[in-house]
Amino acid sequence: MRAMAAPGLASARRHLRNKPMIENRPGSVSAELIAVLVAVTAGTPRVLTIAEGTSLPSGPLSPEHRSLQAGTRSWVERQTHHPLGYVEQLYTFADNDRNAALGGFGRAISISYLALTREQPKTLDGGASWRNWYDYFPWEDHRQGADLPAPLPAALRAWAQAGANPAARRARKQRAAIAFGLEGRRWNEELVLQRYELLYEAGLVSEAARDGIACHTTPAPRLGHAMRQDHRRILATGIARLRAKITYRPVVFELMPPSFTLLDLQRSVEALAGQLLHKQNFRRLVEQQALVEETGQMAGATGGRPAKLFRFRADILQERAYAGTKPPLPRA
Amino acid sequence: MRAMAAPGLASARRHLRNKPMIENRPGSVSAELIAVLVAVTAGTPRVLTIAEGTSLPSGPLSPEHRSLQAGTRSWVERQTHHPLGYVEQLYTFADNDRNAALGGFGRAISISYLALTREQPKTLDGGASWRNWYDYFPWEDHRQGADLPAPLPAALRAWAQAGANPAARRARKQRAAIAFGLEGRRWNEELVLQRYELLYEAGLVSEAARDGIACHTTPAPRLGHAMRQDHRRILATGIARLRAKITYRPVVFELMPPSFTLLDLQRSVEALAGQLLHKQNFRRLVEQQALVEETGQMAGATGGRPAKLFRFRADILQERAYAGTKPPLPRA
DNA sequence: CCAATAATGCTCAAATTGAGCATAAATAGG
DNA sequence: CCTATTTATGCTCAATTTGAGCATTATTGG
Repeated sequence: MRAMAAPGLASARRHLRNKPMIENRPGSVSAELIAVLVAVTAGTPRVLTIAEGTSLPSGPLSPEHRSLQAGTRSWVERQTHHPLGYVEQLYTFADNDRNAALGGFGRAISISYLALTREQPKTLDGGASWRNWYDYFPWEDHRQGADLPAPLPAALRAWAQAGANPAARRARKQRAAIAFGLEGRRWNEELVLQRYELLYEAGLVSEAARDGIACHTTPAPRLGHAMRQDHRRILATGIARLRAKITYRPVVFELMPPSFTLLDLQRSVEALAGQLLHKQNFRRLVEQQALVEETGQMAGATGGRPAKLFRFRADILQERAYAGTKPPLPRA
Repeated sequence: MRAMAAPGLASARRHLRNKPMIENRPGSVSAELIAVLVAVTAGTPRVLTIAEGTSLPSGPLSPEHRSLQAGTRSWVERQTHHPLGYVEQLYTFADNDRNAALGGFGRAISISYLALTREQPKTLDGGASWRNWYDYFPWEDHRQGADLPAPLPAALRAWAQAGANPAARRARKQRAAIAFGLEGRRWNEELVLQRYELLYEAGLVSEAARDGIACHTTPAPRLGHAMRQDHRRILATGIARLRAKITYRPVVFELMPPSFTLLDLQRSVEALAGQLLHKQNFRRLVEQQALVEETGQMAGATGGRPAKLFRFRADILQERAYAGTKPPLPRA
């Protein structure tokens, strides 16, 4: 049996629920850690996958880990053979769907983490690979033109029309418009999860078909590459978090090499955001925030006037990582 | 029993594909749900506690719950006898400290949630009570003057001076300055967790003494009321999240009665933020965002010119809850 | 030398923010 | 009734931030 952690707490709980806690041994569950490990290489945002790109890497929670974050950090580092700059908890899932998938053994809890790193060529074990995250979310890349993938607009309309009653139809239409920036609204790059969930509900991604959700377009579009279980949803959560984070905390730096040009930096931010930025304003922001300093060297010619190389200012970064900063600027 | 500690990617993949998951039962753990349940009553932000205010309410994760969030919602609703407007996951903890405290039964995972509601007088079971959250964080309330509690400034200096070497001392000094808005910096009301963690490390809260952390001030200040385990840290996480959230999402409304004056609304936001707002600007913002509409009625006299009563616009709220909004305005 | 590609410096208008002034409408106390 | 007090509410203004563009400079490849 389980020793009581805090007797006072237990009795209070008895007050609250009229049942002794000890009989209610908090459900024995199994726990795994799932990582969304991100790098940006050559202007492409990439995520580490296993199983031919159909799963995110995951590992069991083990008792020797000091904490969940330490556990994630340690097994990801062992697998990729280089240190993670940044690790942040994303979300904890424990739906009964998962439970069913486990054959009724017990509830499975998945604790997901976002981690940032730089891609290193040869360090991966077999089966693991870096994938362009837009393979999974083609509708999220607006760097070349803001057009949605072809079947989407019509499919969204069909979904909205399939609402049970006029109010539901209106609500669906509005929801699609907000999520996808339709009807004159502007695209909000942070709504990654909302968009994926909408597409799932509308039956427009393979996972929905797998889970028996209907689609009102024929042939049913199957947008983006699918993943097992709910890994694509977790990836969407990670992308959304990262897109939000770069606007107020200087996390891009975790993804950059030691020295880089301002355009390199801009391309990386654009890769993550899926949107182009106004070059001069981007520079103004970066310099005004004093996040970088010149190395004194110039970049090897890249087809135009040579650019200065910069590095991060460790002192400022530390401060900003702690207290936040100001956002960059969207634009086409 | 438990499977491997940190599988290589290849084996992780096997784990996911080739073997039935059931054999690889990732570490068996016990899971509990902890709630930070917040209400604002008469200009005071309150949190629901049990055990004489020393614990947050918590309940075991139970198999009948459809999801973690549904589980939290259902047991909190059963205890408080009224529906939660808003529930959001905060953080998942599983430190080995907890493990030890549980007598080695196995790792305990705590999944914490933030929930918003309105306080209702008579619905609590014995042992539970609403507490002013500033009882736990007196340094967080800047509504009357921006002065920190008396022993704080000197204690922070002492902590900084106790750094092992000049670099450490400088880093500590800067960290304290950022967290507490010293040396001409401005107070950032969202750094609730950072401040609590700093005070813990500096030995200035009772939990630190309990956990054997030294303090460099005598007599050691014991700022704010203590809580069991790491509940005060969880509460700090909840407050920080809520303070951040109100600046870009209209969650205050979950805390308000059906109709209210603009000053009521402002007082509630101020209670959460721990800072006073500029009245005219607050109104400008609220009205410009079209979050509320007049009910046509006036408030019962409160000592001055009668104020119009407002209610929320459900349509707008829904949209903003989904896509976000603009921030309000700090000021003294 | 010319075209193409980047880097970099500068300007400008619109929108947002922070702060204050002034007035109106009530109540409480004499 | 008059006055001080308290709140509501309308309006202005300057500083800053944001979004967008123009112009110039430095290279490379014909």
